[in-house]
Amino acid sequence: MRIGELSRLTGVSVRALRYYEEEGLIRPARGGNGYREYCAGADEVVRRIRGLIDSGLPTRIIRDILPYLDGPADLLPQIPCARMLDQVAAEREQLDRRIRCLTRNRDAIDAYLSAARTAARGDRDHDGAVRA
Amino acid sequence: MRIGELSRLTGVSVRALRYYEEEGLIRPARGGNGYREYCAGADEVVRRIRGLIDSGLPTRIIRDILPYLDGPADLLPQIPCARMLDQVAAEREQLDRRIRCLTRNRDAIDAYLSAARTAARGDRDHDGAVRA
DNA sequence: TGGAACCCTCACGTCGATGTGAGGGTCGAC
DNA sequence: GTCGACCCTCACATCGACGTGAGGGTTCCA
Repeated sequence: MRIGELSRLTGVSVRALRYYEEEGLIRPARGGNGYREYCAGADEVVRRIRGLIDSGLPTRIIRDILPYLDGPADLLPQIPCARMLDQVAAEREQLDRRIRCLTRNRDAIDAYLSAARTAARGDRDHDGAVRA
Repeated sequence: MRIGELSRLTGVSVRALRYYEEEGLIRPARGGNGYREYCAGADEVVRRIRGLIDSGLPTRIIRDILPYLDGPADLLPQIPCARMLDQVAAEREQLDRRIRCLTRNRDAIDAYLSAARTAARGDRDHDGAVRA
């Protein structure tokens, strides 16, 4: 698959895809004409990258953890050095902190929304003019 | 409390605190000398802002949702307009998507870490030289 | 054979979130 | 009264993640 199709599949701009390659996140093959050639399944990787970037992770960190996210099948070829495992574990903790932070805030919004909707129902019972 | 103390309390730079004010996230009072005066509890708000920024939310969104995150006590004075509720609900959904994305990736890292540690134990049993 | 739709590599522009000075007022202790 | 530790407001610099051309090759179809 070429870059345009991948871009349409994922909704990620061509420029961004080239940037991800520059940053070492994806390594498409090259045809004889110099065109990038992406393998099937690249779209899932790109979506994963987008999610992580949207969640505030810099490309450097994503590059570091991306190899360990695929399947448990092909991770053992990488010899696990203890220092690197520590680093991955630290990045795991950072992810966890972000999850907890976002979860707290989502729950707070949920509480607000339910309270506000209850209040809206109350208002409607009073004067019937909430949707202004 | 003045800006320096708040900065030390939160670990957020003075410059960043001024920027958050510029963006309408916090509104400290001013003393007669022009110094910013933060009320007690500002540190918690600042930590919350940092967490959200670290999680990839732009200040504009944070400004929008911040009023609804405090307590259920003081949210009802804000008359809930239906369009605004929809917008808050949409932002809630975006938070939720990020949480799911980060959770998936954290779990994948967990799986990798446990597999890698098992492999490391296996290696140690074999040749006793993992910590190179 | 030509033109539309792709693709390529520079390379500069932009935007959000900060860093980093310049130039200057304020305040407490000595 | 002056010195160090604060604080203030511009205002330009930086850095990451792209946007946006310029200038040019490739492919495919009529």
